[in-house]
Amino acid sequence: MSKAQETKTRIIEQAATLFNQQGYSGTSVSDLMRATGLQKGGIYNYFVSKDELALEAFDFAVNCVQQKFMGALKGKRHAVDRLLAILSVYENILDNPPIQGGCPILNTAVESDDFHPALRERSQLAMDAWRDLIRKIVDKGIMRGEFQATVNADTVATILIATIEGAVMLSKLYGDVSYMERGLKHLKLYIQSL
Amino acid sequence: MSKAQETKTRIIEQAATLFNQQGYSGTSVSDLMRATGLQKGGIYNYFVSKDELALEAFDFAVNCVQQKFMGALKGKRHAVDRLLAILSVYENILDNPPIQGGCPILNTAVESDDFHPALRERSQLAMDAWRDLIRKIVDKGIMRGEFQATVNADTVATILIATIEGAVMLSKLYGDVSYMERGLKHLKLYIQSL
DNA sequence: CCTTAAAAAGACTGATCGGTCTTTAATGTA
DNA sequence: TACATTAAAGACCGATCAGTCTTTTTAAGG
Repeated sequence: MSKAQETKTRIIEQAATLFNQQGYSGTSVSDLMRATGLQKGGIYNYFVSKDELALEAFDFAVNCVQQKFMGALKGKRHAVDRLLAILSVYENILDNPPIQGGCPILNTAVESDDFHPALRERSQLAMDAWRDLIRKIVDKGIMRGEFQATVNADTVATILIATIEGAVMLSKLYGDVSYMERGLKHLKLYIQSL
Repeated sequence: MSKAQETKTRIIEQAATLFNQQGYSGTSVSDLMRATGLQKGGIYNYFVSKDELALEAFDFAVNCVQQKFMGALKGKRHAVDRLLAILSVYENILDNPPIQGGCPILNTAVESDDFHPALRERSQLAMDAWRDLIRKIVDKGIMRGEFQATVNADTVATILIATIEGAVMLSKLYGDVSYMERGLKHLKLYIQSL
């Protein structure tokens, strides 16, 4: 990788962390300069605007989470195991997060939904991908007879994601993993009951 | 109420909406001036800083939600009914929200947890109150034999709040009540199973 | 090694930020 | 109605905002 590519990647990585922790509005270009050790020219050489950098940083952050999912799903073939694998990503989310500052999709959804259309659309797309992942697992599980035919894939996706995201928020707010543990325990039972 | 008190209340109300929609960092004093129709002097006559106004606005927003809870709980005496009453607040949250911009506790928790200690503390306190409300209902339900003695009040509070908040986020992100409906349906079954 | 192209620096811009303070207008009370 | 009080206006402040542009430095390729 060329020096330029390395620098651009480094900016995106560090911007992703900052944006995820402080939000888009809460992060200034000065913050980005401090974090990257670059001056204005160094940053604007790669991105035409803070906005563009924010979008690329969001994509990077989402990718980090998705990589974790892929790793956890590897080798898991049964639908139940695959759903449990998704939960496993959140087992020790506070100690070993894919990216600092909590779930980037949640953070961006909450910040952007009322006033930042571009970021909001990205959040929706990232959430679509997550929902699709779960729905496909469920539908395949139904096809293979692992789940009852009455199970609704959209519902399962909604329950898993909602509970996980809510638990992320709670554990983050209190700095206490208990909330995530309770949420995961509940979801495991839910998955077993399908 | 004196003119001054009216004005102060109006500022808080409109600030609460703005902060809840755009976040603390995303809302400028100019925004507040536009929303209230006041100039700087009119606002700073009542609040020493944007920060102080933000805290008062947050308290107001939380109070709006709590009022909704109180209204829904009125007359409900059985534990199951009381828990279902809490869910009922979110039945048509998109059409008739206690405050625009989604759940203020969620929004503030997500924005503040990494960098705004005062707001974060307020979020924690508001969340504590919500958790306590649910835990007390559950514990009373156990005492009266309405729930199994093995039920854990903390767990119930966590599951309800996490799922609700996650569903709020999803329905808000997509502008689609389906997600909330699925979450509530799931929680109703969960409550019946206690 | 030398040249050239690209990377990064950093001074600079106008706009906006949160906040102050003096002045003016409105209000409540005697 | 006259006066005292306070509400609100709005000019003003220094700092910071996102972004531009010229200059300097660095890296890549022949």
